[in-house]
This record gives sequence, C-alpha cells and structure tokens, in this order.
Amino acid sequence: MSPRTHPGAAALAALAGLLADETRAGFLLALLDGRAWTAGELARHAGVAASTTSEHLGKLVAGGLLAEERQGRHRYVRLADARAAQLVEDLAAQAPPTAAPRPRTLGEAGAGSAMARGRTCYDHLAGRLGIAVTDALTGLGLLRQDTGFALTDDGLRWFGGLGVPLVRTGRRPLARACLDWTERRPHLAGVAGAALCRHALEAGWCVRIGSERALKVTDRGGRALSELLGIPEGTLR
Amino acid sequence: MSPRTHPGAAALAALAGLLADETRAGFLLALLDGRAWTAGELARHAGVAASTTSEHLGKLVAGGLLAEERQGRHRYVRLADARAAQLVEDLAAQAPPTAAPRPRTLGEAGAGSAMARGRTCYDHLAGRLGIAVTDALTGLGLLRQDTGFALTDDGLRWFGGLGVPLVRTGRRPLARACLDWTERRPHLAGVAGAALCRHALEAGWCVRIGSERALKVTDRGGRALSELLGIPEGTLR
DNA sequence: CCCAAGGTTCGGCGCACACCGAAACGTCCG
DNA sequence: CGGACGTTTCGGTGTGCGCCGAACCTTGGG
Repeated sequence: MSPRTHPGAAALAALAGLLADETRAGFLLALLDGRAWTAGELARHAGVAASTTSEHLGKLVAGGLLAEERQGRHRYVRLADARAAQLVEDLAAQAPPTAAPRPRTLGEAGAGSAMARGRTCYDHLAGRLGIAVTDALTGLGLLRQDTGFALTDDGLRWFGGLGVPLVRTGRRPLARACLDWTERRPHLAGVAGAALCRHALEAGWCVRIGSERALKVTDRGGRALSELLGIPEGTLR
Repeated sequence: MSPRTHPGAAALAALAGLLADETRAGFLLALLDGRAWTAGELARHAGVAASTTSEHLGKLVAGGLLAEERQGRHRYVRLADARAAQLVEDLAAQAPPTAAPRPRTLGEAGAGSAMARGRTCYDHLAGRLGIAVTDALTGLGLLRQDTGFALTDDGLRWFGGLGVPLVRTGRRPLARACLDWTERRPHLAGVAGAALCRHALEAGWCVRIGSERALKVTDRGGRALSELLGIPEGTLR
C-alpha cells in the first residue's frame, strides 16, 4: 500500500554515509592526488589512531570507493576509479562556500597559495594552471564550452600532434568538466585531462611540490605552454 | 605541526551527512520530479511521523539542498536548484548496483516499468524516453558525445526551429550528461534538456502518470518524435 | 632467532541523532 | 467562534558508530 520508501534510498544513504564522516572525507580528499597512500600515512595525516584508520579504510574499500593493494606489511589504498574520484570532486566542489578562513602559519599560507596556483585533481590539472590551460584550449577552438563541454575535431588533432593519441576506454568520456574548488570554474577532466596531465609530468612541464597535490610549472613548462597554447610565460609563477 | 585534517573535509562530511539518512534520501529522490511537495506528503511517502519530517526538512533547507515556500498552513519544499538536483542524480546513479530486487505486486511492477519507460529527472527527460531522444539527437548530428557532451551548431539551430531558443543563464551548461539509473547510459540534461522537457509537456507530447515522476508518451508525442527525430512510433509504448 | 614496525581485531566508552507521541501553534472554513 | 487540519516544538528513548588502547598477527631486517 504505502510505498514506504524509494528503492534506491537505502543505497544512496549508504553511499553518502561513507562520505559523511570527517575523517573519511579527509582521506578521500587527500587521495585526490591520484596516488596510493599507506594506511599509516593517512592515519598521521588525519590525526587518528591506526586502528581507527583500518576500520575506515575497510568501509571505503567495501563501498567501492577505494582500491587496495597489499605489499608486504604495507596496505596501499587509492581512489578506486575515475568515477569515485569524480564523485568526491563534485561533492567537494558543492560543499564549501570556500572553506579555509585564514591560514595559520606562513608555511601553510605558502602551501595554500601553491595549491591555488596549480595542483592535480585525481589525474588531471586543476587550480589556476588547470583553468589557464582549459581557457587557452577554448580560445584556440580546440575545446568547446559554449554548448556543453567537448573537444573539437581540431582539438583531437592537437592532442595527436602532441604525441598523445586519445582513445575512449570504457565509459569514461574523452572530455568532461570538473568544477574547481579554488577558481569556482570548470576545467578539463576526463581522458583528455588525464592524458594532458600525464604528458605534462612526463615531459617535465611541471613537478610535484611536497607530498600532496601541489604542482609547480618549470621553465621548460612555461615555454611549452607559451608556444603550444599561447599562455604568456610567467603567468603561472 | 600535524595538518590535522583537510580544510574542506568538515564541509564535505556535513553535506554528505544530509544525504546519509535513508529517510532524507527518500525525500530527495521523490523531489527529483522537480515539483514542490508538502511536508505531509513527504511524511506519508516515507512512512515517518510528521514531527520527524519537519526536523529532516529543516536540515535539508539549512543545508541549501531544498528551497521552501510557505503557503498558509502548508510548507512546500522543492530541490533548491539545478546544482542540488545534479548532486542527487549523480549520487543516485553511482549508488545502486541496480537496486530493486523484484517488484512485489503487479501494480508496483506496472509502476516500475512505467518509470523505466519514461520519467523526469528533476527537469529533463530520463528513462528509455530520455535515452531515445538523446540517441536520436546524436544520430542526427545535433548532439556530440564522442569527444565530450555538447550540442553542435546544427543542434542549436534545431532547438531554435522548435521554438525553444536556448540561452545560457548563470553557470548552468547548455548541455550536460546525466547518468540514467535504469538504462545506465547518459542522457541530455542542462538548459537544453530542461527546455526540451518543458516543451514536451506543454506541447502535449507526454503527460505525467500518477503523482510521481513517470511519464507517458501521447499519440501526438509519438508522431512528433517520429517526424522531428526519426524515432519509430510505438517504440515508447 | 628475535625485535621493530605496520596493520588488524577486540572491548568498551560516549556522543550524535533518528524516531516517536503529546502538546502547542497557526491557518482555513463552516 | 469553534473545530479540523497541517506543521512545529519538546522530552525522552534507543541505537548506531567513531574513537581509543591493548593485544595479536605478519612482514622485514639485523
């Protein structure tokens, strides 16, 4: 008679429940750098006991958000796939009316501003760097944002010329918009975003700073971005 | 010294916490029909006391997911905006490894299959109907899915010819992919998806069934979809 | 072989919160 | 004005779960 509740409600609540704990949310945000962390690293990062971490990781793995890999006495975890990463990104972008009130120390201030300049979002570029690249691609007619979010045929050729052929694997879209939580604007994600980020790291266009997600554009990277995309050198220092 | 936790973690957890309760999740899924429900309707729908419902609605409104409108002794609530709707859609699409085990009664089975045939997703078409329209648009070169998800110039003109000019308002994209939870495939959302759904209802192409999200294609709708998009009549009965 | 270190399991503690019923508060209508 | 109805507020109850420390297991190294 009474439909009681919607069938999917329990599943939705269970999934959301995985993200509804501050410690687990902190894990997922840390893992947005796309790399694998050990359980101990995450425990120290979050400031909770190892036993607590172990239980949290168990839930996240069981829920399909994390993939784990055991190596000797280490338990490495990373985001399960691009879908899981997208979920965390989307939720994080929606959540904070811009979070951090003010950085405490100068060191943290430096780290924060480095993160704003450039960072990775799971497997693609974000921050001002990500926005600059996305805008440049759009300005050159390689990416179309006015009617949605898709590469143009010229854009496909551009990636080919870069030596990074794009192939669709599974259901992951070639191009997808990811909302930036510092710039509040969309930047390039999806297969193309991942390929570009990987190329940028392999070709030495940028290097990681510290142990987290921050990126720094190298001199060589500045020249490459200037030549290939017309981004003025020095914009991203 | 120890970074304790990521700044956005608390905000993320708080937002996810709103969706992490089965009753609240049921409310949000019901509200995905895009219309306004009264508190009492939601209470009966979920099978909880009115007082409980009142508290839940207070949290959802405070969290920015719902907008409320008071009329006399009624409290109407609806999804706050397209962003909130997208969040629920995304999460719901990710959550269930296909939910409903098997429908209980024939009546429920009928309702379930009606939902699979056609329904609304907040403000756009979903179910087999949504997929069929999206596929037809893609096949005619009006929508591009191979390199992302965007209307083509022909697609823009097609909407104009339909008498539904598309204008970008705010940050909402003209076209966006929304993952269908019955078909497990993307369908058209965003400004264009909303405009098309509104036009379909106003022009009598389809009508709502019952009090929820299910849609039925009319004879006139079948003819229109056949003429305009080449969808064979009878496909969606 | 034994010891150090990373990880897990187990009890137990305490808080947060979903739920209800009863009572109070409006609003609408006869 | 009084009664019906939708909604809210308020105690009170129960439970789920995040947390810890201690004990235990496994791996790797001296």
